[in-house]
Amino acid sequence: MINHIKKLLPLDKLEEEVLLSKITFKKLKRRQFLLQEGDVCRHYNFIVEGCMRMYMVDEKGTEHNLQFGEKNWWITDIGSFHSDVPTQLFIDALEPSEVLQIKKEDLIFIYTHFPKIDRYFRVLIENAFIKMQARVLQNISATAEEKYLTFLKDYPNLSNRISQIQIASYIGVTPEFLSKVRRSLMK
Amino acid sequence: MINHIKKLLPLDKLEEEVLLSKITFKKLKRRQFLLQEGDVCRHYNFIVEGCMRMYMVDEKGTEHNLQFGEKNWWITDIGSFHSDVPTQLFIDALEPSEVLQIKKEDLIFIYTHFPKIDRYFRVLIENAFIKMQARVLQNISATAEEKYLTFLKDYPNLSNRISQIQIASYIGVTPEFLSKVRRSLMK
DNA sequence: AAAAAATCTTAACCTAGGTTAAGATTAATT
DNA sequence: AATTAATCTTAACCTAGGTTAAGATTTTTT
Repeated sequence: MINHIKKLLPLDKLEEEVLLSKITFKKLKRRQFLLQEGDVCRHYNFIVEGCMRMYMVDEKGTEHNLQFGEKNWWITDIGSFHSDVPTQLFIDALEPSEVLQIKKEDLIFIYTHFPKIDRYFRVLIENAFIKMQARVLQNISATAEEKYLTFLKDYPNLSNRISQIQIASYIGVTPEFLSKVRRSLMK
Repeated sequence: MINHIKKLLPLDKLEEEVLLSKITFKKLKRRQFLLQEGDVCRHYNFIVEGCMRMYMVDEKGTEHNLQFGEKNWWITDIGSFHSDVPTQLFIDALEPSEVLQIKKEDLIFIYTHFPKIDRYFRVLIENAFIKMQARVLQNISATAEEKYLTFLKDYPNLSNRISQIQIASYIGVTPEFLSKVRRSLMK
């Protein structure tokens, strides 16, 4: 994580030490939950190994993937985290995974004492926002085929690791229809 | 704008003065553009009067509304603004409008010298991100009727002021189909 | 106040994508 | 290695939402 942050901005020894001291490590088996509906999201989670997803389950029991995450990605329900409100989301591991966690009070401590790290997290959110915005545009304007091709382009690593069921759920179609789309792309 | 910011956090005289000194005022007629495809978005825009929208135009010429804004809302293509990259978006006025603008270098100056205002803009983005996330979830999981009802609930003021064409474009259906939805809701 | 432009509705017909279900393939678990 | 469970595909049929076009209504502009 430290190395990842250092790519965006160099940290001095003190900043590095403080960050390290506030981090806890967690190992997750395949399918194990990091967050479940009704929980309050208490941590920012940084994935160091594996692959995870964040999703919602509707009244019919269908899962809808909001986000994936792999090595060097953050995965957190920011809404629940900041408002201390129970989440409607789940986060679980698609593969055996390892995450680093920072608690809210520690994060706020770091924000107030280390402006450089504060800036790092701001840029993080700005980028996440820009991506979400692009995704909304796709959602309201593109066909399933276009959405699928965009997914392959944006997440080439992920698309080999995760099942089509997960991809279908992310772009908002059924796995059966995604299968049709893929066939028509092949010929 | 100052009053709006003050609701979220009290400003002292100096902060208020600096903000005021960096702001420029702009009046827009109905349908006038604040940003067009190909421009680099150079300002954060705060709406003091009127109603605006930000949208994309696809190859077929169809408009897709990404965001509306009314009094006390910010409307800006953050992606283009931060990367100095030409935008693919348009911002124009749905009603005669008035906006306050802050240039990028001034915003950065304020960020670095006034942590309180810096925090205000961070919260702004965090909230915008959370809303976008909720919208993606709706997009991939809900029917047109559900999306329409959510829009009415989330933006009760806007839904009386703007045309159904605009609402349809925001939720990602044709105006004709939105008309069907409304009829079936009325009975 | 009149003319022009934009909006809203309706209806007939079309299509992208959903549903159900079954079989084939692959991956996970014992 | 065998069993179980999950994934992927296919196909027949269904439905939410799109398309085209025309008329009625409302809003803007002159």
